[in-house]
Amino acid sequence: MLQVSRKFEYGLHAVTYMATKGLGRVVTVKEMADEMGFSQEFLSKAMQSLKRAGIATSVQGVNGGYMLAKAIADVTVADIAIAIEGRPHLVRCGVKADSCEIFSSCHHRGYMNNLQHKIQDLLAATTIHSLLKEIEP
Amino acid sequence: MLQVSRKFEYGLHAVTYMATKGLGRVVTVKEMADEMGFSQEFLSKAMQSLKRAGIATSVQGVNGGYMLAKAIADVTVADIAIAIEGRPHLVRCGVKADSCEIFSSCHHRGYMNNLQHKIQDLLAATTIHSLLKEIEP
DNA sequence: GAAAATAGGGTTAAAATAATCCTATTTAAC
DNA sequence: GTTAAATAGGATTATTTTAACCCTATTTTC
Repeated sequence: MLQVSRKFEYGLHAVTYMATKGLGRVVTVKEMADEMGFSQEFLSKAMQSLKRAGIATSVQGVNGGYMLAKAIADVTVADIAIAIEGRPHLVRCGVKADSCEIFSSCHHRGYMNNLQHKIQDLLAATTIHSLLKEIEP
Repeated sequence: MLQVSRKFEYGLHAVTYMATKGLGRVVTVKEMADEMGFSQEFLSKAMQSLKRAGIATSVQGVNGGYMLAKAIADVTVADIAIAIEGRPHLVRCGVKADSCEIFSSCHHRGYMNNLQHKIQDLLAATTIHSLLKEIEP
């Protein structure tokens, strides 16, 4: 219950990896996968998601790779989560209401939605910049 | 990502159901499963977890069933989550450290643990009493 | 043109979750 | 005392989700 997906972990690690390499530096999926022991292909999917979300840019071809598209003070953990997993839904009825027999009389949908927003706020409160600062002051 | 399990949903619904029936009233799994459209056997597992955690008590035999063991002001959503899912681990390395190749050099374990505690605090901040008050003031 | 990289669709494998099956035990009612 | 209704819980199966892998296309440098 309430565990982050591996794809999100890959994406977050990739972003902090790129951040430590500097904004200009182009890094390849292979380099990151080797360095961190991740599946190259699966990390590649995560990178594609980060690109679509505008968090990373890519260069194709030989010497190509990915780099950060923004300053790390402008990217939050929530941005990465949404890029990779889409908007979170703490409860099933947030995805498909018809999956629930008691939807109309449900007692805690409101509370759950509220909770979800609070969790989202927690994620949005941390930028990659502050995350890295926390680590090596 | 970050979705609550059905077993937890069952458990939380069961507790609010029992709460609305009053502290003394014994309710059967069958009654609750029928009422809410849940799998009787699976709800039964959730109830057993709630019992082990001291949130509910049970009476066996004919006319038996479950009832709340505590005042609803003394039971939080976190209590129910822990009863049913055990202590949460937002990241895999919180469960088994050897599942991660970069454990020793990991950049965000600290942050993740911290986040997990904050989420836990959010759950602990809502008692069943306050949850019900929120619903029908 | 070859090689190294991203892009992405599609399939398979593995893991986690949910449901079901089955048997035992308890207890009230008859 | 036998039966029926309930919890208790182990074991198995089914379903769903997640992760990994396969394969082909495209881009770009050398």
